[in-house]
Amino acid sequence: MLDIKLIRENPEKINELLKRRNTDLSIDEVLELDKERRELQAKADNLRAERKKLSQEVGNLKKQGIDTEELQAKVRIIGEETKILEEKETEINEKQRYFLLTIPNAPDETTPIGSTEEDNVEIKKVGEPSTPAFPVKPHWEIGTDLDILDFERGVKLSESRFTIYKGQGARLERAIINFFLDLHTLSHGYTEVLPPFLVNSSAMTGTGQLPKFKEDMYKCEGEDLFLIPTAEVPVTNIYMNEILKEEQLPMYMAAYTPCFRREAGSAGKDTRGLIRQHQFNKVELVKLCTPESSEEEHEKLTLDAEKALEILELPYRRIALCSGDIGFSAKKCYDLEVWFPSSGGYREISSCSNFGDFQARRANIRFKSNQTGKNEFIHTINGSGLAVGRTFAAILENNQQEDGSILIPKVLQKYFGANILK
RNA sequence: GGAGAGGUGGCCGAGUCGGUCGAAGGCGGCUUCCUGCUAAGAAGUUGUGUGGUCAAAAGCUGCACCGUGGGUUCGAAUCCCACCCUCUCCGCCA
Repeated sequence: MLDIKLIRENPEKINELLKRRNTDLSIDEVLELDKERRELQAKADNLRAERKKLSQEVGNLKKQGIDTEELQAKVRIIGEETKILEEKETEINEKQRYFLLTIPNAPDETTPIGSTEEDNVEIKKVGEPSTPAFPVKPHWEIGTDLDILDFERGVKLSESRFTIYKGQGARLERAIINFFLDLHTLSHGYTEVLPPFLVNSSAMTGTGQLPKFKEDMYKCEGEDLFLIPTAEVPVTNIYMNEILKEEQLPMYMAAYTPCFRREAGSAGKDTRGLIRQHQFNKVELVKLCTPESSEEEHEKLTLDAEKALEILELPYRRIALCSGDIGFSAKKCYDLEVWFPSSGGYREISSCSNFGDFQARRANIRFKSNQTGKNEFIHTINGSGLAVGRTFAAILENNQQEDGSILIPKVLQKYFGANILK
């Protein structure tokens, strides 16, 4: 959520930044609403003040035994007027809040300006894409041939985009999860968190999934509970409605969770394999920090995610998403993309975003600044460290041998219990 | 799920028959004073949000906030209703 005061004071600036998202939304309407809101509040405040004063007088007079019928009648009328104004006030407040909740974050000045993914900027490329001498198979063929993935029966249990991992496949998935968690907690200083996988609408609103993206999520019937689309939601919202001490920051948290996404609007895309599932595993990195440090913390978090790819020896590149391609809540975002030999291209495996105070304002997470003594909104950052299913797929494809077996990356061997999967 | 108890400021805890209560008291925090240091002591101060004033900050000032949302009333932390949460007991259960 953008700061209404900031919008009020720098409307041109905010409008200009939002335009970079390649949408035609304007803040003019919210500005007008804000003006109306403040006028209404002033009126209602005055009426309330008068009612308060007069009803106190009623009390005083009654104590003295003086008849107050007339005065009471007068206050009753003021009360009725107040009630009407208060109803309007509530309505306009809710309207403004809803409006603000549907406006995306303003892109950072350093976010490249552009409209589509074509305009994203490659920052670096690490590792050489492998060029096997034999014909490479896509991971779904490898997985089926090795009998470690069962796509057809997954569909039987649920629907399309649900898959069963079995035998060594299930074990490899688990090995990857454990490696990621150990890497980030033991080497990068993150605290492991195992949060609820179902969260309420407040949490979903805090990180920006609600109110705009309802259709992307699974909801429990008759209850205010949603399956999390990412650990970002429960973990970022842990400190919802709290005021932290500056000494508690920065806070680093790493969480493994399954993620559930309806993928509405992705029909026909990535229909084969593990790339786009309704349920997938992910280890997420979340940071809460001060405004001054968020830029640096974002860079560091991205490096932490890259480290995982480097240790697994998977070729990848980092791209900076352009203003038209960054997510709703982000002001700056790097994507990490891993090499897939079967398609001869890079696919997203991590998305590392800086949200500034956008989520903190929604979730009302603040800290008491030692410098000013005031309560300020924190900054939030998160990134996948990494998506587990896509890592699984990338290992299958990049490490496949001519005989159909898979070389297990060195670092995973102790977790997996073997150096080859066949 | 059933029965009972309860939800007040950073924490503990008062709030009488509804009336000047943003809320006594204590603890903690901060500031100052005092005592070789420390400890102890004295005084003062100490919530959040949103408006107004101001170039801005400070200051001053209005309004709101006693789990959440409604209601009754001239007036609600106090009364009524619904919901949420916590605790105890019972039931169920990994």
